[in-house]
Amino acid sequence: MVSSMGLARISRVTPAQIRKDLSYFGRFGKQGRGYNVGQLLEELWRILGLNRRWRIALVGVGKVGRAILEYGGFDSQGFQVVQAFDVDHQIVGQKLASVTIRHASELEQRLREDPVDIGIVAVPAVEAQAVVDALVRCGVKAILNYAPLCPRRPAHVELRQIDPVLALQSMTFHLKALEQPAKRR
Amino acid sequence: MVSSMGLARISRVTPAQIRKDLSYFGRFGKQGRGYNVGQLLEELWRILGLNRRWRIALVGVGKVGRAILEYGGFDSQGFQVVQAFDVDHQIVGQKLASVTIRHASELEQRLREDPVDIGIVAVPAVEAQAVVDALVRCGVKAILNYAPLCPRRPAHVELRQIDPVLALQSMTFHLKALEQPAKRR
DNA sequence: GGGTGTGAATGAGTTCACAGCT
DNA sequence: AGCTGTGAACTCATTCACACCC
Repeated sequence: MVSSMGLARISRVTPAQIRKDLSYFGRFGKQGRGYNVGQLLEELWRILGLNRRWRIALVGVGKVGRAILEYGGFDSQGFQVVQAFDVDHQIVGQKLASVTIRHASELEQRLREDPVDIGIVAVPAVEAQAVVDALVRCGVKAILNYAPLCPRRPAHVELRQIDPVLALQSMTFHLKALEQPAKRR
Repeated sequence: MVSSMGLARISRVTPAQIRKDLSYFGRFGKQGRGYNVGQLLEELWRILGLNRRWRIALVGVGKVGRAILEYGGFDSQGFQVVQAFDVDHQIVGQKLASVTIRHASELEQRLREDPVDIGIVAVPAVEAQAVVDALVRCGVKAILNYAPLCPRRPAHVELRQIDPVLALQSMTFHLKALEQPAKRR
């Protein structure tokens, strides 16, 4: 068993926040006792949709795309790359991590025959919007985008960005502040 | 010239938000005219601390670390990797992108001799906390972390996470919601 | 007229605090 | 006694709306 206070210490949020958030989805605790760890974990997995496997299509098998295909960490967490596309004829036809790379021109046809839940975009910035549009047309509901721009998409399509340069740029403001003499806590 | 309305359309926020945010740092606009694009850009660069170069130390030169070293996108944005460390004797001594890889045991000494502003952590999860602690001891003020955990650090040290699996996991909740019949807008 | 900068109004999200269950 | 779940209070952020300037 664990109390909201216990969870709060671990996750560095307030106990009230823990209780409020959990109460949004149900009543998982017992007064006077706290939460059953195993039961809570299972409920959270279910709520977050992590108790099943998700099918992914990768577009762009350059440096980043190849790293994604060869990285074992997705599969073990229930995320399975089942299709991969690129425009480079040199690599089309190659098989990486049990996925055969197809030419991007086949993308829409193949995704209609064999739909996926999530698209990963690892193409140059100039191509990214067109790829996102194509994925959306094929019914993809979530996109993980490595291209350094924020593509337009319908409101119901979830988007997450992976952009290390932007992450660095978002820190320099605070670094600059530290250099000034009047440093506050 | 561009108005807050124009900026709002491009960036998909409200005009009021644009004006409020900019007013926090100064008065960059002219009534009836809007903002001078060039001048505004320069002010924002300065405010964000992007008008100078930042020195970076990379820890962990595995797959991810190597990709970072070989990626040209950092340098062109003013982020220069000037030191790199790993524990693997096979790669210590190698020179990648004009940076010689040093053994991790030399990290603290070398960072004190030749300080950096930012640390990039690309080591396995179990090592990450120790690396972050070492970087903090050397006066690093910002950390970009690729390890899949949230390391503890002093409040004044900025931290950004790059975690594709977490990004995927944070989308599945919404995907699951879409599957249910009662779909709202 | 057109558009900024800003106090006031509104809204979203967090914290408080306590009734009630174990 | 101990701790959850939750309405009420509060805090912080966003939006409104308008005086003022170009």
